[in-house]
Order: sequence, then C-alpha cells, then structure tokens
Amino acid sequence: MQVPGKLKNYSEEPVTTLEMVAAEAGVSPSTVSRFLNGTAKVSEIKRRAIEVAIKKLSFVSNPIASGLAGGKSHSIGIITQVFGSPYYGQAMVGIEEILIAANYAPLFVSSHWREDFELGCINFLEGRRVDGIIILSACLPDEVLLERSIRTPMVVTSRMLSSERLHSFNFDNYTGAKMATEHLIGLGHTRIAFLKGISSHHDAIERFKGYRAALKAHNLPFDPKLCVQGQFMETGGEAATLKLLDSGSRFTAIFASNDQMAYGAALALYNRGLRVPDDISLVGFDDLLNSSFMIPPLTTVRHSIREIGKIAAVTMLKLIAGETHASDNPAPELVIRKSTRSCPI
Amino acid sequence: MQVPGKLKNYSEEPVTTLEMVAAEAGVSPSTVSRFLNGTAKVSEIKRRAIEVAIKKLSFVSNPIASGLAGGKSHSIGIITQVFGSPYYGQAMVGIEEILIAANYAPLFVSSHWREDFELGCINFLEGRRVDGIIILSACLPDEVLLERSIRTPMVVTSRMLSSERLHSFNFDNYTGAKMATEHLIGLGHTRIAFLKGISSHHDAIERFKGYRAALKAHNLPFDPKLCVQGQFMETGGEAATLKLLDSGSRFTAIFASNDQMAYGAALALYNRGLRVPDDISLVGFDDLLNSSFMIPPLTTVRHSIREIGKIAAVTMLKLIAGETHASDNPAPELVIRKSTRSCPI
DNA sequence: AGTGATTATGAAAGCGTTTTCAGAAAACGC
DNA sequence: GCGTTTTCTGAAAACGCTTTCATAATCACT
Repeated sequence: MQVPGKLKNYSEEPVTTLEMVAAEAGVSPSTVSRFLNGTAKVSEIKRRAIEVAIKKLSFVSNPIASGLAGGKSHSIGIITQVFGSPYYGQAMVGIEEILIAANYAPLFVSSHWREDFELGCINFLEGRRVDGIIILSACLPDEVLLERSIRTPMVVTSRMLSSERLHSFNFDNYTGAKMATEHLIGLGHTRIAFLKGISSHHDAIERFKGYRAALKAHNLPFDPKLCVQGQFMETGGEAATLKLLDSGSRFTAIFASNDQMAYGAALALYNRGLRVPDDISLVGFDDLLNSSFMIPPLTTVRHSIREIGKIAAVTMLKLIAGETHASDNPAPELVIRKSTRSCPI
Repeated sequence: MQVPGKLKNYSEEPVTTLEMVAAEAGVSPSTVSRFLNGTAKVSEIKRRAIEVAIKKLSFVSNPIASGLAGGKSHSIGIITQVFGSPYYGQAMVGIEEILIAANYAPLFVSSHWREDFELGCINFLEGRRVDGIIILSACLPDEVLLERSIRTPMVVTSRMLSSERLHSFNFDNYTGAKMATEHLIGLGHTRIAFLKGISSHHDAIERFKGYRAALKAHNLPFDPKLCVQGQFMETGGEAATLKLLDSGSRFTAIFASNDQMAYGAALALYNRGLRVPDDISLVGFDDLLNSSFMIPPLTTVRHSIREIGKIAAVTMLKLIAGETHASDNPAPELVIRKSTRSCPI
C-alpha cells in the first residue's frame, strides 16, 4: 500500500520508521528494537550509531505498531465515576502524574455510578486492549471484578478483595469517621446527626461504622432517626438535612459523611435560617478543594485522594511488571476549620 | 511467534481474530473487514454468515491492529488544563459522551496552564498517533497551534483562529459579561468591582470588555482601581477582594469573571464580616455545579461548558471525516440566585 | 447471444514493531 | 590451539488488521 519512507499525513510529511533508523545506522531493525527496549545487550559501537541515527531522523517509536507486535498497548484504562467531580478529579491528577511519567497513556472513562455503565467501560477498555484497568470506587460485585481481572489486571479502590491479578486498597474510612465524630463529641455535642453515603458503597459503610464506634466509645446512644441517607451528593445532603429538620429530632451537629453532602446540608441550614456553626456544627469528609472556601470553611477529614490515585497507578504498574506489592494507605487527618464549635447548650 | 488461535492473555484465553471469523463464515478476511467497516458492499448471504460467525466466536475487532493497518488510531487526544476542575470536568463529560458513542477513545491529559506542558502533551499525543487533538483553552500561541495542526487536526476552544486543519470556537463571553454587569446596574449598583481572569486568556479579555461595555452603555464611569487581577482561581479571587477592601475604594457589588473567583471573594467578604448580598452583591460567571450550593447561592452567567465539550467533539469528528463545519456557539444565560440584591444606598 | 460496464470477492502485500531462531564472533578452559 | 560456552546480531516470521489489484460473476444493452 505504501512505499518505504511513506507519506501518511495530510501534511505529506514522511514518518521515520525504525527500519529507516536501522538503515541509517547500518544495523538490523532487530538491533534497533533491542536497543530501544533494552531487551538485550547491544555493543557500544552500534548503540552510538543508533543514537545518532535516531537523533538525526528524529525518530519516535510507533506505539501502535509495537502494541501489535508486543501484544500490549502501553495504555491503561481508568474508570472513574464522574468527570468533573472534585473528588475523582484529584485521583485522576495523581494517576496521570504516574502514568505519563512511565510513558503509559491513561484512558479515562466514566461510569456514573452505574453497574451497567461500568461493565460497558470495562468492555470498551478491553476492546482497546489496555494493559490494565484501574477502577475508582467500583460498583460491580466482587465476583464480576475478580472474573474480569483474569483477562485484564485490575486495581480497585474502595474494596478489600485481592487476587493474583487484582489488587485493591482503601483509605481508612473507619478511623477517619471516628476522628470526625470524636471531634464533635469533644466539643460537647451529644446529639449528632449522620448523613449517610450510598449504602452499597464500601466507603459509606465504613464511615458509618466509624461514627457508631465513636458514639459507643463515649457511651452516647445511637439514634437511627438521626441517620439519613444523602447518597454522597450535594442535593442528597440538602434533602437529608431538610428531612432531619422536619422530623423534629433534636440535634446540635451534623456529620456529613462526605463534603459534597456537607455543602448541601449547609445550604439547607442556610435556607432555614440556621447558622453554622452557631446553631449547628457541621463536619464533612474528604476535604475537597472547595471545602476551605465554603462559608464558613468546613471542618472535615482529609485524605489525600490524589495520593490514592498515585498509589493506584504505581500498584498497577507493579502488577503489570509482575511484582506483587502491598500498598500502604495514607492516614486520615482531621482538618479543623470554622464550621464546628462547642455545643451551645 | 504464535500460532493462529493464539493464547495471549495471562488467562490463556484464546482471542478471536478476524481471520478466524472469516474461516468460520467461509469468506475471505477482506470481506469480513469490508463488512465491518462498510468499506464496500457485501452480499446479503455473506453478510449473514459473517454476522453469525462474529456472534458465535464473540469477536471484537482489535483496534491496535486496525490502527496499524489503517494508519489511524481511532483515538483522540484532549488537552485540558486541570483534572478535577469543575469547569473542565464538565467539558470532559461532554467530550466523552460524543467520543465513546462514536467508538473513539478519548485520551485526556492535562497541561496545568503551562505552555511547556501543553507542548509536552501535544508531543505525547502525537507519539500516540491520535487522530486529532482537542485543546480546551489553549495557552500556546496561535502560530504554534496552527503549525502543529498540520500534522494532527485540532479543535481549540477560547480562540478565534481557523484553518483547513484547525477549528476553533468560543462561547460569547462578551455578551455574558455584559449581561451580568447590566443585571447589577439594573439593581442600582453604580460602583461595581471587577475581578479579572488570567490576562493572556482570551475568555478573560472578552469578559472584561463586556463589563466595560455595559458600564459605558449606561453612562457609568470606568474606574481601573475597581478592577483587580484574580487569575481565575479561588485563592486569587480571595486575595483580590481583600486588596479591594483594603484599598478603601467604595463599591457595592463585585463581578467576579468566573465562579471560582467568586467563591474566593465570598470567603474574603465573610472573613471581613461583610454579608452577601446585604452589604455587597456578588455575581460570578460559568455557573459551576457548586454555585447553586454556595451560601448564598450565586447569581452567575450560565454557559453550558458541557455543551461546548460536545460541540468540540462533534467538530473534531467532522474534521476527521473531512467535512467543514462552522459550529454555532451556545448562548449565555443569566441565572439569578441569592447573591445579588438592589443597591442598599 | 455477444459485448462492455459493473459488482462482489479473494489473494496477497503491506502497516511498523517485536521476537524467535540460528549463525557468527568472541571468550573461555584445559 | 581446539572444542565449548557465552554474547551479539540479523533474517524472517508474526501481530491482526486494511487495501490494492486482479479475477470472476453479474448485469445492461444492442
């Protein structure tokens, strides 16, 4: 279809191929390939010649071709729940950082918290022959994940399963939630409402456990009427808070199990004429970028989700390289700002 | 290296190839390829046979191989400024939607507002042999963009250049800013501070122009002391507002030329004990997801950045297909919420 | 029925790498 | 020095598609 030194672009600019480099350097293509990948030792003299030729022809290896020949695409797929989410966005930053440095192409796709979309994403990525898939907060059941990881290695966050081909790890949600609750308790609050996250979500469950554990540790009663579902969303947090307010239950503080719900809660409180923290103390979880700009600035639990992204990417790279590696999770940290104060009563 | 019906995966699962489908259907590989791509008419009878074979063997075409053979990767690169930005995140959503539907893989990379990174991104993507590059709010100078587009077709937002291989389009920032300013003027404000965006940024310039045009149209004086640089960031908006407050200049409203700066402004005001909108009215620009959850909810100019993402993607697809296409930009819309009120004085 | 124009199809040559295989060269041991 | 390892290297096949080119089959007209 083409002759060597071909003109593929619109611009009719010739593309340099490995073969041309080989010719220029007076060696075989195999040798150039070996040099490029460090697959075998190449004599000093040829190494030099190749280097010169590459520079001269400004050759860039074609990843498509090497993908075909080598059976790997040098790209890895990342399934995130939503683009533009301050939470997943941070994770993406971390992942990109590592992957680009390792010269892997990140293929980001989003699954909108839907199992069927998530499956679709996996299929899409598999079709693209990615070398691995990172799933941030997977929705799919464990069995499916495990089964799919047989084809393509996976790294999954917010889970606790593990196999030869699937690594998962998580942030210590339990401790973080416990810290947040204890902060409120330490301020004298005893009736602390809890805004729950998506109930099937591992993180949400752990955070809820942490909340209850703190209560128990301080001999405070657990009141289910004070716990409302907020779906990890701003709108959910708002609705939940309204519901709480209308229920007539008394409470002096709200622990929203993620910052986004805390934003919603703050709005609901504002619309009902309640002041944070004067009337109600509010604590979030995640420390999103915006939380320090909330009014008042939000007290929350920080866990570097960007760091988690980096860890996920590094783990993926190791998995591909065949190394086994248990990653250690970043520790939670309480960030005290202006949305909490001592219990007024 | 391998025998047909090969076992490439760790899982040792055989991968179905087009050749196997051809054999199964009793036709030649060429015919299968033609059927798959609609490159030529295939008789009804073979078409059926191929369909059956594909289903039976659950064949999925290998994009790497077809990329090599066809000279195109069926992936398109998107350079965004920051992941996790509520602004660019929305654009990404729109782009992904279109691209995935067209079975193109989106390759998102971020350049952090830096020209050198942006160039690095372009190189990375070109190395990956993407079929096209979309740049959201490009930083690079026009000439560079134009020159690079010769190799790889481009779609660029926030610019106004155009060539055979480069389409750019933009949202009507001027009119949007004018609307926002006029809203404030309509409420009786005459001393309106302006928070400027990154000065080299086309959008920022247009918004500034819109602000001044509104002032002029209503015979209000333009006071440069009321215009402060905020870099389109929350922190910048905060600092700018503080500076404004400390300058002693009198003003009753602030028009932040993007929502992120408005968030910062709101915080600065809050920290100085000033109330929005009672003491100062505040208007933003962009209508980020969070703006309706700001306290008080932010009056702002909405322009569906997600829509812009979709337009960019569609334009790219058309560009690749060789169609010329002038895209029409979405119109700005003023969203009045709680952060503005009639001038108290 | 015979001619030319049109279609549908297959064989085969790519696409630009990697990798196997085997040969050549160098290094080694005795 | 001669057989044996060990290294380095090149030829060539393979990766799984697309596309050109030529052929066989079909069609439309006299």
